[in-house]
Amino acid sequence: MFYVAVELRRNPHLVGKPVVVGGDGSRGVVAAASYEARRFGVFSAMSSSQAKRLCPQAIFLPGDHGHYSDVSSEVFEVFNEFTPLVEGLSLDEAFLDVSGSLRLFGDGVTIGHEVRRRVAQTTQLTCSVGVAPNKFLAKLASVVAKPRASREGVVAGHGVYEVVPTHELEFLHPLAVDALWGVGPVTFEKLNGLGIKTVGDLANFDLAVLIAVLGDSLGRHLSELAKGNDDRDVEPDRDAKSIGHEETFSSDITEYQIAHDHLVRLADSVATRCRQSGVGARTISLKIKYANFQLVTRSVSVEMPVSSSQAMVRLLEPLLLGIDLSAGVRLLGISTRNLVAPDQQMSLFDSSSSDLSANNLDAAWSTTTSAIDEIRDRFGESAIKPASTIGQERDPSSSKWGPSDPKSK
DNA sequence: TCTGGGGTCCTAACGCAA
DNA sequence: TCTGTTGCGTTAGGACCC
Repeated sequence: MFYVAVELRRNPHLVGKPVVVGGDGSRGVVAAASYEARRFGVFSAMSSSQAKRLCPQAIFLPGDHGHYSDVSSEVFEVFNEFTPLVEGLSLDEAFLDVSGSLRLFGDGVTIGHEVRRRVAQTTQLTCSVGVAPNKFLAKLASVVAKPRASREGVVAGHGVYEVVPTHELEFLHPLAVDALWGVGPVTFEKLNGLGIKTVGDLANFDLAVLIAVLGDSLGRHLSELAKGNDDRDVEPDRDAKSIGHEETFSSDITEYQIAHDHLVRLADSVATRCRQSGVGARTISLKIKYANFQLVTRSVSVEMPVSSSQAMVRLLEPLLLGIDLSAGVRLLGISTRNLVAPDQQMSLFDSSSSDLSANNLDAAWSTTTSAIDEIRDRFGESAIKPASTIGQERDPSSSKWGPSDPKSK
C-alpha cells in the first residue's frame, strides 16, 4: 500500500480513514487501499465502481506518481547506505545483495532490522524485509514479513523474516504453487490440472511433463524455483527496455480524427520521456483495446531510432488507419522498444525539451523525413499524405482490423 | 456494473539471407 | 543453378508482475 502510505504521510488527517488511491471515474481501478478500506473488502486492481459500492465512504485520491517517485528515491537512498548492489523492482520494492556488507553491518537479519529502522526514521514509512540466500526466496520471505489485511482486520507481520540456509525446502514446499513468482492464474490452472497444488508437489513432478505443458523456459524455471534454486544476480542500474504511455477513455472512440488527436498527445509524452532518458526507439507499437476488451497491437521497426513525437506519429498513422474504429475503441497506447543509447545513434537527441520548442525542430524534422522514407518503403506512396486528409479517404468497404476478426488482415 | 497503467519476458509464425 | 537448412529479425500476442 505504498501509494496510500505516502498520501497519509503528507495528509495526516486521513490516517485511520478508508483511503483509496486510484481512478475515480466509472472506468478507474484501485491502485492501493488503506487497511481501513480493506476491511470493507476493497483491494488493489478492483474496479473503482465496485470499491465504491463496498465502501461508499472511501476517500478517493487520484494518485501523484511524480511524488511517489520522489519518496521512492528517499527510500532507495537508505538502501544504498547498506550496499551499492540495489536492484529496484518497483517504486516500493528492491533486492539488496548485502553479502559484501556483513562485516560492516552484521548478518542479514540484523541488516534487515536496521534497514527498517532507518527507513522509518528518514521517511516515516514502514517496510518489510525478507532475508534469504537468493532473490526468489527473499521475495517470498518478504511476503511472510508483511502485515496481513483482511475483512477481519490487520494481522501484524514479522517485519523481518529469514529463510535460514539449509532449511529452504521446509519453508518452500508447504506453500501453494501460486506463491511462486511467475505463477499467475493461467499457469496455476495448468498446474492444478496436473494435480500440483503445492511447491513441494511441483518439486517432485516429472520435468519432461512440466516442459510439455508449460513450455521449455517456464517449465525448467519453475522446477528449479520449487527446489529452492535461483542463481539470478542482483542487478543494479538496469536500463529500461521500453517506454510507453496508454490511456483508457471515459467513453469509447469511433472517429479517426479524435483517435489521431490522442495519438499525437500520447506520442508527445512518450517522445519527451525518451529524450529525457537519452534514448531513441527502433520499434514503435500502437496498442488498441476495443469496446469488447479485445486487445491488439501493431508495430513498426525502423533502422534509425526515433525520439520525436512527429516521427512516432508518422510511423503510427498507417497502423491507426488499419484499425476499424467503428467497433469502438476504449484504450489507445503507444509503446517504444529496442531503445538505443545516444552514443549508438546519429546525433538526433540534442534537446530534452518538448517537440514544440523551436530549438528541436531541425532534429525533429530530420527524424521525421527519415521516418517518411521508411513508411514509403514499407507501405507505398499512398501512405505518405498530410495527416488531415487521411481520415476522409477511408473506404468503408475495405476490410480493416476489427475486434471480431483481428487476423483478417 | 464492470475490468488501469507502468513494465518484463517468452513464444510462435514468417520472411529473408547466408 | 537449384534446393534444403539454419539463423536472425520482425511482428503479434499473451502471461505475469507491482
